[in-house]
Amino acid sequence: MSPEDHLKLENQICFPLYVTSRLLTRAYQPLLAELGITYPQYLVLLVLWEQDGLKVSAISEKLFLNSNTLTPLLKRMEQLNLLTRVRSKEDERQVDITLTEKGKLMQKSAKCIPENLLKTIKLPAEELIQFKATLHKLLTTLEEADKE
Amino acid sequence: MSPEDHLKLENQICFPLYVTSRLLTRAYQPLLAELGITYPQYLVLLVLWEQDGLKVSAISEKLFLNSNTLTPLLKRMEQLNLLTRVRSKEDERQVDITLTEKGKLMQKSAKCIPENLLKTIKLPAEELIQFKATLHKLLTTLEEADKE
DNA sequence: TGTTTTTATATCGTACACGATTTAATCTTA
DNA sequence: TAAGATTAAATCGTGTACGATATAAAAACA
Repeated sequence: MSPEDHLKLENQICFPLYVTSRLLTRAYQPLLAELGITYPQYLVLLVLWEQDGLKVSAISEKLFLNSNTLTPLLKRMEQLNLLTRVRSKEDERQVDITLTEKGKLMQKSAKCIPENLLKTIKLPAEELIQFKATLHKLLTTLEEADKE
Repeated sequence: MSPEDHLKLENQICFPLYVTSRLLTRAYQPLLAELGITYPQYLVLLVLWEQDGLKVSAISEKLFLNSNTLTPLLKRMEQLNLLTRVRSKEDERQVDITLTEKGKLMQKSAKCIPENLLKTIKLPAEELIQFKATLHKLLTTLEEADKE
């Protein structure tokens, strides 16, 4: 491929990834709208459903989002009564994020979402597994590159 | 997998896609900063380098972005003297987007970007091809789902 | 122990995304 | 051909992303 061809949209790797990610988020939208939350808010809930009572920094590491994004996001979720934000006693710099009853209960309503999305995706299981494997590899490589 | 497992972050398909897309955009950032543009602005340039003089609607279709995102984006690029926005003579509802000399010349400086990114990605060619194929399939499926 | 350095969040400013609505121009059709 | 429907952009409001900076608490250390 010539350098010019590399500059064509369809030959990019980033562009289809960018579009697909947005389209997939859109596919979640109607399901999340029923719960009254956004996609990033859903991600925070996924993290906390797995392990509640995390510090902001722990959520930050899992979602690859810094406090400049997370703080406002968590504040909005606090307004929605999904979680509480409390300064840690041991270290006043840290903030503990804990699910409220409403936040915990929402897991039940969300249980159908992943299966629902799998249907939308319509990929053979084998292909999906391979795809996720490469995606994970790519994520790890980019994570390393990002740290530098 | 149980419904609970489906709700774990690492088992999601959307989450790694969302993170990888963002990390990949970040990887572009230092290269684009030298040109003084953002990633979405780069995408608009990629489109126009392939075919100049498009209507807003044509760019919209290619990037899957509506006018509520595109209009401000194109206005900023107009401020940067990268392109011009002119109402079409035949149909006053439409706007023609045309590259300026500066916008055209930037293609030369951008030529090294895709190769540079390929190095960062560090994926075997075969795996990358397979990955792009699945990504494209996914994109098409989601595009259909989005239209409904 | 007082000062410097580091660390965890928060704040600020800019630029997307995107649902919803508006505006103006063109098309339809009675 | 005039009124209603459709279409292309633009506008508005809200919610992310993220670089840069600020703030306050804890750690390191002279």
